[in-house]
Amino acid sequence: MARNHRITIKDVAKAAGVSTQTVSRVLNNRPDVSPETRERVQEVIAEMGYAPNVLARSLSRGRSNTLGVVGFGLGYYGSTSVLTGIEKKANQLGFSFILSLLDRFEMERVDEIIMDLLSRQVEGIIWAVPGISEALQGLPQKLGDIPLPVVFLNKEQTGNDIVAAMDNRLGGRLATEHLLEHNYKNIGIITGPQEWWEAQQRESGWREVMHATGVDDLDNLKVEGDWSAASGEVGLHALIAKAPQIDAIFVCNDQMSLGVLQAARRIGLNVPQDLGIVGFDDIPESAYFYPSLTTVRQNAEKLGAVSVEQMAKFIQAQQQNEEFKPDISWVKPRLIVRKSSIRES
Amino acid sequence: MARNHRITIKDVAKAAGVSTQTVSRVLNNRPDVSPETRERVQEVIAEMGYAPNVLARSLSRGRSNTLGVVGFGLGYYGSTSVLTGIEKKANQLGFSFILSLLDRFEMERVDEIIMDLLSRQVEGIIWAVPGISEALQGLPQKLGDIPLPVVFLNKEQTGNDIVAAMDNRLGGRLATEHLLEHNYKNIGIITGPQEWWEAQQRESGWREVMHATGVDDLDNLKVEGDWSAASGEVGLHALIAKAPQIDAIFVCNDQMSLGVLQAARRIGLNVPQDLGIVGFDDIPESAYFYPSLTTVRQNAEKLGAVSVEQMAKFIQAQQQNEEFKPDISWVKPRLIVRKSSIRES
DNA sequence: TCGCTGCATGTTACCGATAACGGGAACGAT
DNA sequence: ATCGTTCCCGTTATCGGTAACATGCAGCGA
Repeated sequence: MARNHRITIKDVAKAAGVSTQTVSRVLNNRPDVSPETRERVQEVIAEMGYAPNVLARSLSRGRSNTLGVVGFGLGYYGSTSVLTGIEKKANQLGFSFILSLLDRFEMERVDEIIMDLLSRQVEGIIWAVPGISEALQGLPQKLGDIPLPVVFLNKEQTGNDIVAAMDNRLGGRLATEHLLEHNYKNIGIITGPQEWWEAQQRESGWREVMHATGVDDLDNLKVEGDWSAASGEVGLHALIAKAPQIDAIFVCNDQMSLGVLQAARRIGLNVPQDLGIVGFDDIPESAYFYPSLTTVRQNAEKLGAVSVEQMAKFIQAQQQNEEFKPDISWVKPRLIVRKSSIRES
Repeated sequence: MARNHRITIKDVAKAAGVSTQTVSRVLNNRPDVSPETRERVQEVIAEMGYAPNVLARSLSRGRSNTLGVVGFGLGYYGSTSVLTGIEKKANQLGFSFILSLLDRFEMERVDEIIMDLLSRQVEGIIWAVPGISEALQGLPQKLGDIPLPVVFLNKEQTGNDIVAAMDNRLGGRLATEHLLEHNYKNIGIITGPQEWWEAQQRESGWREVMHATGVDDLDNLKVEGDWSAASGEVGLHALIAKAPQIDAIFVCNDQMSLGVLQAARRIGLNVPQDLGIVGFDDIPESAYFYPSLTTVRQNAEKLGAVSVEQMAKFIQAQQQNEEFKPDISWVKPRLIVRKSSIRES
């Protein structure tokens, strides 16, 4: 419970017998301070435990070094990994960030959040909300109206958007090709909610590969889930009812895969003998599912890091009035092979 | 890409033909503004899309309405739930927060983080780092030296600390009592890392109940894990080697439980017939483990919310120069009964 | 000796808001 | 008519920094 009055640059200046400007020069490592003065000031700073007021500095410099991050809950493994990546990279680049969590798609709430971020003088917004659904029609335009750079995560790149995305389509291809290579023929899919771009992309990777094998009626091999284990369970039953011939499923995340494994066991289907399963995400648990789960590992932490890097580059270019061509940066997933997709011989 | 120059209170004042002070009054809902003027100013604000500069406001008012939250990675279900709770409650009470993630216990990094938070003029710090271990000796004192309120999560309450904690000891009791009630006799435990207060508390709940049954040599029934599924697997083998008589285990989190279930299956132990299992956390997956997992559900989101409430109360008391007695607020867990602990008759 | 240059430092203004204070207009009371 | 209130609104100072400019002084060459 030290003194209530926080120490300011003036206190330091007085104690060191110099002007505040000189202290400011020392703080910012400017060259035009004599070595002796610099040292003395630094001593005083250390002694008094002075820490400059970042708010005042931001106000004066016109730069807040703060980003806004808008996410959609923290319920998914992917979300938290992305956030971790953002935190680390932001920290590394000298940014801090304000986290806003959306828990439903409501334009009103979005307005609120954006206003709030603008108030706090963020220098850019990282939009980590999945699935720009119909509920958010007009959002990109609204974000475009803001005099601020926005980096989108996992979104279609249109116009001048800056996007960082996981190559979910590639992931879908990897999963499907793997199953084909291991002698599964009729590969169904349990997708995520259709509004999610991630879900669409994973599915389209599967479609691409399946088309190439000559199968045409793909809709008949598809069921939509909601990412939950429960929906995986329901999905398996639905899929078998629809297409009894299936002998493998690309399940679009690991939690649904868990539901599928559970349901398969109940109805006496042996995985991987009767049914091959490949998941998506590689959550820490999936190596311990029974059987252990073959899955597409996405390095979401990297994705978060990339988004911050893009933002930093854009801001820098903007300041130096340089050109910055908006682009999409892809992060590539890879397949982790375990037991759920390899028949024992 | 609208105008580069952000709109300030001066622009609004000019456009509305009043002084900045009047605009300020309207912004802060002060009474001494005539209805007509108020309305006119509000119209201009809406028209121009003006949002006040929170940094400037904080500087002037001497209040930042910002909290610092220090966490330890986001790898655990508990951590993210706590964070979600913090975000929601903070938002609700008009606070925003700066998130700093510690990923190792290093005093130097702690110093850095605290300096950074002080620089940003946070009004308080929520310390959500588990297990004040030896590596952090002296930390509470250091935090006590800061002229700022600190709310600790899941820590022993000593001195003037404000603490919000999950009643892990109660959780341990619930788990152990449940197993005893279902005719398991020799109940072992796989704990978390001993430096974690959570782990200690869960274990001590188990000890309490076991002591009451007259078992004395409890150390022989105990193995330490590291929260990972892998350590659960190893733990089961170690425990059986040490104490072949065990017929049930209180596994101190759900991920380790998963490892235990997997390992039990491998060595032909039937859960729950031969071995009863109760976990801790109730992660979304645990209902889909095989068999589904009986576990202690902790409402970590609530815990996060409580910590913010405590902080808000303290800050308010401090401002009004009122008394605030530091205390510990407990959040109670409850048992979720599933199949891993109920023998079929 | 007189500028001139360059370094080290101080002064002033300003960032965008709010607090504290001041002052005019309208109105009722004396 | 004068004075005191109340209501509304403007002016000024200030929060804690930084940018831009000003200044003092030493060293130097002419």
